Amino acid sequence: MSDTARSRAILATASRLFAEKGYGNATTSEIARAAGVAEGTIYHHFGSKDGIFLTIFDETIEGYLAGIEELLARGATGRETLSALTRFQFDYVSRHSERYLILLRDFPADLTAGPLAEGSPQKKKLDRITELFRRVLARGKADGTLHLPFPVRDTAEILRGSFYGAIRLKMTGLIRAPLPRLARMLESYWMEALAPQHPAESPRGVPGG
Amino acid sequence: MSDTARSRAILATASRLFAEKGYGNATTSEIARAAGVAEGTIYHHFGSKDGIFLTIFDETIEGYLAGIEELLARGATGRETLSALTRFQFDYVSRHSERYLILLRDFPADLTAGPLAEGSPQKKKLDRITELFRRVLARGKADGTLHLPFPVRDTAEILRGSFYGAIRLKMTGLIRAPLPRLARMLESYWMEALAPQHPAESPRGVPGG
Amino acid sequence: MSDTARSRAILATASRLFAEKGYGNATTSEIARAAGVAEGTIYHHFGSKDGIFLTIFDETIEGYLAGIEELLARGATGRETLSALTRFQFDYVSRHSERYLILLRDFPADLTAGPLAEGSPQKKKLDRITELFRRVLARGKADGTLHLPFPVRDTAEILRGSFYGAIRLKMTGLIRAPLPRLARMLESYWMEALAPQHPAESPRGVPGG
Amino acid sequence: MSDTARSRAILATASRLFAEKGYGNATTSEIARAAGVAEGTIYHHFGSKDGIFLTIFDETIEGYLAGIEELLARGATGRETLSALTRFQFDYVSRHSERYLILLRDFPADLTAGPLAEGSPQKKKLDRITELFRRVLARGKADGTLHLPFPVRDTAEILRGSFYGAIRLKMTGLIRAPLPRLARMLESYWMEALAPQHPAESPRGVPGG
DNA sequence: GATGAATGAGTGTTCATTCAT
DNA sequence: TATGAATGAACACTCATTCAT
Repeated sequence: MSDTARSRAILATASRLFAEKGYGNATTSEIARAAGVAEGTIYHHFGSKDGIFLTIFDETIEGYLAGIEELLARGATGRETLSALTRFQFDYVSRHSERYLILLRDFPADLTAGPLAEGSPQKKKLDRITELFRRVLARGKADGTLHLPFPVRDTAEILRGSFYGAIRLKMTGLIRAPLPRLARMLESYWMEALAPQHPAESPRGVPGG
Repeated sequence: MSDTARSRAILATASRLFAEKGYGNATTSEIARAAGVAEGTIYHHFGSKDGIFLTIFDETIEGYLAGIEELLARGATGRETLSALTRFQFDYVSRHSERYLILLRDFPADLTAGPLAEGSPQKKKLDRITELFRRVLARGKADGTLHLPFPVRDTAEILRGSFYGAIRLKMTGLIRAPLPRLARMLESYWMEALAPQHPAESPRGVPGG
Repeated sequence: MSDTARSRAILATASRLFAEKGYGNATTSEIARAAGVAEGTIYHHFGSKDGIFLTIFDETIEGYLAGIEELLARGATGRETLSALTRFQFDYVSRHSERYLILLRDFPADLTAGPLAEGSPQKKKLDRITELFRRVLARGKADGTLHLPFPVRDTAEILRGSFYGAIRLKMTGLIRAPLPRLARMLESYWMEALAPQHPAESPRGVPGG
Repeated sequence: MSDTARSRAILATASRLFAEKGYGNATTSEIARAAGVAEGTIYHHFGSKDGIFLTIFDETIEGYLAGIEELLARGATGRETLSALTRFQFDYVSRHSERYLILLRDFPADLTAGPLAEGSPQKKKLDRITELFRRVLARGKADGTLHLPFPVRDTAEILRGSFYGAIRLKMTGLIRAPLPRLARMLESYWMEALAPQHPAESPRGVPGG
């Protein structure tokens, strides 16, 4: 429905302006001018300013979800998949940093409606992220390549939170280390944190708890 | 300077309204009415709407920084301090959830000025957080209670990011697990991730605690 | 660009209100209401309240400059052109007294921006007035119909100042004599002041008139 | 009544700020701060912001009127007095340029009340200026040193207008020639314009110069 | 579909003035 | 006298949205 050249131009321009100055500071008239369309055209294609944002949101999230699903489909061990997930996460952010920045920085603070309301399509997509993370961990638990002393779902939530937080702080300038290094470190620390114990070597060792 | 009864009332009311509806959706006239003062009084005390926000920001961050500094001053081992840091972090958030929510959700997306600009007082305070995290880890590295395969500063950044991300996702409703459980899990996983290596090979090693 | 019926209505209404109560005391909402448009429409067409003023300024000055240029184009002697200039000046003021009043009384005291800044379009137009006055005098000097004991440019400046001052005092109620009489007197006195010298030597010379 | 050290400080500070940024753009709180007094003190001494302006107005005008009266009291010829008047006018402006600027630029455009209303003390003082100009010219007419082909009062009005206009244009940057030159030129041209006729009877008479 | 002029409710902010102390 | 915290009525300006063409 929004796949004409015009709507692509609007999305591209809006992404750039949202990233540059923030969703709240970019005006629809500005977007229209920069995209070379009339202001009304935006409303024909997206219905509202939030509509543009949500379209960007959907496209960005969908590519992200699809990427993770593909990882899972490869059928590697849980540990390998977690490793791949980490690398994919940071790779995806790097490749779509403009759009990712918008989502991370301006959502949901600036949105008029409540796209985070229980049952909204956006909320469902965001919940699907946790679900996919959970599946990665569940596989590791099942095949013994990951050790989870806590419920899988809960662990998936903080795993996701640790990626999310590092990236958001990075994108708002509060973290110095470059993204690839963050990726490597997070991968390494999570591998360590979820490493299968050395039952053979120290059968009694029961850290955490 | 802003410690009259009136300015306290403005801060309390603004905190509540910002938390309820978001910084951008709370109006100064609304805050004034709810606080029982004239709108001009807000400007007499805080200069601008952003001024209110930044005052809340400063007070919240200062209590937070002071708490961490106190932890460090206790002189426990790095590992113990990291453990205490985790517990303090989530405890502080719980005790100041309203104000913490404002900071986490609405900053910096909604601010008109640039309080994250290099050199701004706000940026300095936020950078101080990472610095304190770094000191906790550095102590653990020095006393051998923590194993850091990566630079201390970089590790401090992702440690901070993991706390921040979990809490922000929790506060925006994307994480189900209750805060205390998040605290316990993060503590446990970080302890594991930074545990001194191969306790089996050095039988006296007694991780956790 | 601003030549729709709506923008003409805004200009006409604003001119009236500015003249009646002064630029600073006329509000944009009042202008909009009186012009029968929405307040936003003013900003659509003129960008700001100052923008209305500057449009009025430009239109008024342009007609004025064009009138003088036309006088010069007639190719009469300098003396005749000066005489015609005087009459044109007061005639123009009479015919556009409302707008002229606004310019004379409220400019530049009330303007927030600096339209008198060197290099601004307004400053250029105002400087062009002196330049045209200078050309009138220069012609008289060249053809011997005017005697100028001082530099032409400087004389043009006080010639202009004398018109300007008389009209401004008149419009602020500090001068009683009606405009036409001021015109006649200024013409006569300037003719006398710039009369070619030594009428005694050429007994037929009858300056003034 | 307003002759304490504090009220002098307020007047001096206000004069400076009014001259710098215009009456309308200088705030009472700013004046109070710069003068080192509380804002309320301004209202004790001057009753209102306009009150400050009017006090400056009165003091400036009074010195001006007194100067002209003194000129008249010297008992010189009308011609000599006119000459002295011109010199005094520009001299006074130079010596009080800050306060004169305020009056010339910001009055009456920015005043809330109507100090130009018929019967107001300000209007009376301003009318007195014309009256004194009239007396100078009347003396010249009586003693034969000035030739006035038009009513004395009317001539006084445009004489005053020519001074006023030149000075206002100068002070708003629309005239380049320095004040002293303007003084010399205006004196010379008016002398010429009002020169007694009969060039045939006194062939050597070369007024002006 | 595409346009862009028009809308108008809403916003943060200003500032001369007041008055209890 | 002097203070300065408090006031609150205005104000210029914004901008997502609509709709007649």
